[in-house]
Amino acid sequence: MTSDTSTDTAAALQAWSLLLRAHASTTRLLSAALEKEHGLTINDFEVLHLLAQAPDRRLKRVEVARHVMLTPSGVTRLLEGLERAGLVERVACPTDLRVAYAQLTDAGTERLTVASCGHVGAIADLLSGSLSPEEVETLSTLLAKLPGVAQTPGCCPSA
Amino acid sequence: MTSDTSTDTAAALQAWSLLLRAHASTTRLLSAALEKEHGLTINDFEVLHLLAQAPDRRLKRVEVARHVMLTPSGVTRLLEGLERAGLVERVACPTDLRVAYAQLTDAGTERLTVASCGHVGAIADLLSGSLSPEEVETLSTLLAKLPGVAQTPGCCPSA
DNA sequence: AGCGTTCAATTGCGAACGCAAGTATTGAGC
DNA sequence: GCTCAATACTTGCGTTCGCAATTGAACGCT
Repeated sequence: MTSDTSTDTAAALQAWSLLLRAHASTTRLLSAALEKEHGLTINDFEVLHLLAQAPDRRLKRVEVARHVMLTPSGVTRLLEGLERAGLVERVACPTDLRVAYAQLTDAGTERLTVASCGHVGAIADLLSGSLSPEEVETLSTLLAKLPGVAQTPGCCPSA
Repeated sequence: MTSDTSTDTAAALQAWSLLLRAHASTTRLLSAALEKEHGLTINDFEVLHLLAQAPDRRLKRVEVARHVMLTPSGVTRLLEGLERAGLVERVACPTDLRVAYAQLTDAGTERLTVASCGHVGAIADLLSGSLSPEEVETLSTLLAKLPGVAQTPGCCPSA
């Protein structure tokens, strides 16, 4: 009978606060290293990583936005930076003039590879250092249940 | 035998990505409402809430920083805003001229009370709508294990 | 064909915040 | 008592990013 409303509310408050703290803490840790060693922000890396796994190493900007949880304007500016750095190219879509693809360049691929070593390791260390593999899985499962977080892997299959 | 290194790394990557997404998603959701209805940012609320529970409804700025995971400069500017709004007062410490307390005013207390209704409800809804009470507990437990996240309840007891 | 709606993307604006440097205060070692 | 290191806090500067408004393209309806 843990279904006491006020207890649940307090627990929710606690969880929320911890989520904020966890994000701030981990973000700062990982961000500092990544930025210093490779000149990339966390979101830069996340986008590069995302593009590398995409079909032709390219994605619509809207899809990038959805995955990294940025607004359209955020994506525009993030990609602006990556384009300036030559890591990503802007490619027009022949069938729909509204869309502009973000296309990972060879330089971008290489840069990602280089940065991955350290960054992925840092992430793995951070989590494995505190949580067991099972706990990591559980954490993923729980976070994915929050509204708007699900990865939507087969959400927009064909058209 | 789930202890395959590369599997673990992939799982860690996934969890990290989900943490980023969860933060972005929930933050935007809650922030929009809180800001529109009460003119407070999430961190504003968090600080008000923290001060309300503190001994004399006041805390050293350093301690505020530790709890909300802001750098000193962040705290200065956040409190600047709350002071301008009359929700918090700056109180000098008689025994150590370096420290300035953040003291919650009556107006601040009231504002917090008013804002709490909606905001705490929104948080509870957000979590309870997606997770069971047990899952919320588990989430808290896991997040708290991450480096630098622990609440340090009895960390600086007396002096 | 013409028209309103929806969608992709960009831009102006402003807010939040970290980092690095600077100031003031305290305390420890001599 | 003086000096040096640590501490609490502030300020200048730059970055990231969301929101609102805007442009331009695509699509459905008549």
